[in-house]
Formats: sequence, structure tokens, C-alpha cells
Amino acid sequence: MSRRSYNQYCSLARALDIVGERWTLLVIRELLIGPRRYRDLHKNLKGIGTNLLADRLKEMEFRELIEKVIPKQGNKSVGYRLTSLGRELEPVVNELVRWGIQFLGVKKPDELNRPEWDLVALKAFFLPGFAKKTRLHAICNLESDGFSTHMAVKGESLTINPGWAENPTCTIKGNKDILTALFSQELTVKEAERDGLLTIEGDRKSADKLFQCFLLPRF
Amino acid sequence: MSRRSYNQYCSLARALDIVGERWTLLVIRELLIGPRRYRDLHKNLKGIGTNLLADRLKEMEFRELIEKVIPKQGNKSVGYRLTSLGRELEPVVNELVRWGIQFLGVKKPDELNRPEWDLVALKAFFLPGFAKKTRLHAICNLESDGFSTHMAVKGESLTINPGWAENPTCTIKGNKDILTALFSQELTVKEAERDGLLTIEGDRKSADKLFQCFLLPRF
DNA sequence: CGGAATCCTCTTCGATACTG
DNA sequence: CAGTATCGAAGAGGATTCCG
Repeated sequence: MSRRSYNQYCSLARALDIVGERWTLLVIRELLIGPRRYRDLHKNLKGIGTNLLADRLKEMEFRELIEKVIPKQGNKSVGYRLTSLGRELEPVVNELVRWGIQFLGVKKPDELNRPEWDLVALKAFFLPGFAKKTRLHAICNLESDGFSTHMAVKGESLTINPGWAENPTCTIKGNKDILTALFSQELTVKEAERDGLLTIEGDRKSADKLFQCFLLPRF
Repeated sequence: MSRRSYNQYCSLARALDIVGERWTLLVIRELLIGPRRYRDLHKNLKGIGTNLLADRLKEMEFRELIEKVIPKQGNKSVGYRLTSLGRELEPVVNELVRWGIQFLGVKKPDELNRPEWDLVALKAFFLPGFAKKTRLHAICNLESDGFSTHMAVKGESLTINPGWAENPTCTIKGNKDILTALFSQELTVKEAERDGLLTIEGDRKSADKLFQCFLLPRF
């Protein structure tokens, strides 16, 4: 566990001493999605190299950004999850996402893309003020290109978790392009439904409001 | 000019492909203070190595984060300044500052510290809402430990520039510890003045409001 | 003299093979 | 499965040299 430092008495340099090394913030991104096992991280962070991942995890655990999840009885796999200190990096990730999205462009053939990453990015464009104002209080299941998730909005807060919720306010199905258009206010639910590009079960009004609680930019 | 990429179709990874390499965000920090020449950057970023700095500058210029400043007649020195795209990284820097300040601690003897860095950090703790509410509209000169600067507050905006302003609303002098205590609301102007730790010329009320427009945390 | 390019050494990265 | 060990390649950092 090496320690290369900028040796500057400066908050920015301090932050970068801790999270500025290669891969570190991408590990944080993975764990913002949820706890992950070593092999999941290694699989989703293609190119990291097993020794480097081990080094980073050790370093991040030492810094108390992450912690090992004690495996439940019968499950031998060790997992990693964010500590509260690590979770406090979410605003940093969000700002980087907001800045970086303008360079996203079209996906190159050799680039990886996981649906979870889209959700991490989407969260950065949530409008808490708007959500509060509309008094949306809902749990919405989303399915897109075979990937399902659910989003819970209450007051100013948004939580996104993998898989289905049990008693959703509504269930929304559509491909990624359509959902992107909806989250970026380029398309309305009405239009998408009319064209048969979107299906909504349950409370249509909540679904409509949900999309309006985001403002995903397009470039 | 190398290009190592995470090869992920993800806004965060894109951002990190551009500004995630060693030194890049510290160069941004330097240029957030104001335009700088090559030698200034090299002097203030101790340890960077002349080739690496040249590489980074070229890379950042190529990415249009920075641009060369055409030297004025009679001045041969080329300078660098942020483009608007580069300036858009200020929120990212601010978030990193807000997160990193908890690790700042006490200055180690071998650590560098430039007063400009403190100002970059301070900006991250400006309360625009409060500034607007108090209707503070002032230009305040600040002098601390031989370093002088001026801060202009108007509406929700704050600008900090080096050197004196010509017709300041007020002029504030005190050492760094005192100013830190004032900006973190641990001390009031009244108390500091009474103890002879602070001198204010000009509009006392604006000075008082100015400090209240910040909330620097202490750890 | 300031702004780099070159050179050289050392560290880190990344891929693969290996181990408890 | 969760890491270690190893090793060539790439990047970082310092000194020196070159160029305008």
C-alpha cells in the first residue's frame, strides 16, 4: 500500500491524495450502486488488473471509504460496501458526471456500458426541488432492455435500487432511447405511449411526474 | 500526448479520462486563481517535472480546457488561462474541496501552502443564498500575513482576485487563524476587534456581513 | 531567460500465472 | 473465489540540455 502524495496543505490536494488515483472513483461508482464482491468489481472494471484492485480496496478500506461486508451464514463471499465517508463522495461523483456527460457522445463499439452506470448518471440530474414541489410520493418499477430497477421518490429524496419493488405505484417499460428522451424532456409520456414506445401499468400520473423530476441534458 | 482511457461509456469515466490524471485538477486549481505562466505553474506545483507539466498543458489545451494567452506587446511570456469549459470544472473542484477539507488537519512541516489555495477552498464554502438575502454589495480588501486580495460580493455572486481593489467598501486585516475563525463563524468581528486581532477600515457592517456569507467547517 | 524537449531512473500499471 | 506473485510496458519525476 503505497502512498504518493502531492504534499500540499490544500483541501483539493488532500482529496486527490485519497481519491485521485486511477480507478478509485470508479470503484466508488460501483459501490454507489450497491455492495459488491471482489469478482463483481473485477468483472465490471475491465482492465483494472487483479493486484491493482486488491491494492485499491485495501487502501480504501484503510482510509475508511469502504468496509468489508461480513458474509451471512452459508455465504462465503466477502463483499465491500461504502462507509458513510465513502458515500459522502456522491456529490463529487455527481459533479463529475454533470461535467462529463457533454463528452459522452455515441458509444464506440469497444466501449463497455452497464445499465447501472446510466442510473448513477441519471441521479446526478435529479431535481429535488421539483420533486418536492410536485409532492410525488411513489415507487416506480422500470424495465429497459431486459434490465429492471425501481426508483423511490419521496419529498426531495430519490433512491434507486436494482430489481423490482413489490407494490409499485407504477411500472414503466420502454427501451433505453425512449427513457432517455423522457428523462431529458424531449418527449412526453403521452407521446411515447401513443407511439407504442412505452407501456405504463399502475398510476400513469406518477410516471409522468417521475420523468419530470429529471433534466438529463443532451449533446 | 498519450491517451489512456477507461473505455467505458459512462459520464464519470469520460470525465476521469479527461481530468482524472495526475496533476490535471491541480493545474485547474492554479488557473482558477487566474492566468498563469509556465514557470509559475512549475514553481507552484512542486514535484510535477517539466516534461509532465508540458504534456498536461498540451493535453488540456487540446481538450480545450485551457488556452494560451497571447502575450501583450513588450511581454514575451506566454500564459495559460481557463476556457469556459475549463471554468465549468469549478463545481467539481468545489465538491472535492468540501469533501477533502475534513482531512486537512494541521500542516505538516514539509507541506507546501499558498494563500491562493486557501481562497480557492474558501470559495467552496460561500453561501450564495445568504449573500443574496443580506443584499451585501461590497468590495472588500483583505490582508493576511502579508498577502492581499479583494473579494467582491454582489447578489449571489462572489469573485476573489489578487491584490487591492481601488475603492473598497472596507479593508480587513488580520492573521490567517483569525480570518479562518471568522469565516467559520467561531468568532465575531466584534470579538476579534475588541481583542485587537482584527482591524477594519471603511464600512464595518459590510465586513461583518462578508464573514457571515461563508461557513467554513472546522475539524 | 523562460518554455519546453531529451534523457534517465524509478514507480505504477496491467496482464497473466499462480496459491490458500 | 479472493486474492499474491511476477514481469514487461507505460507513466512519473528529476536533471540537464536545447531553442527562441
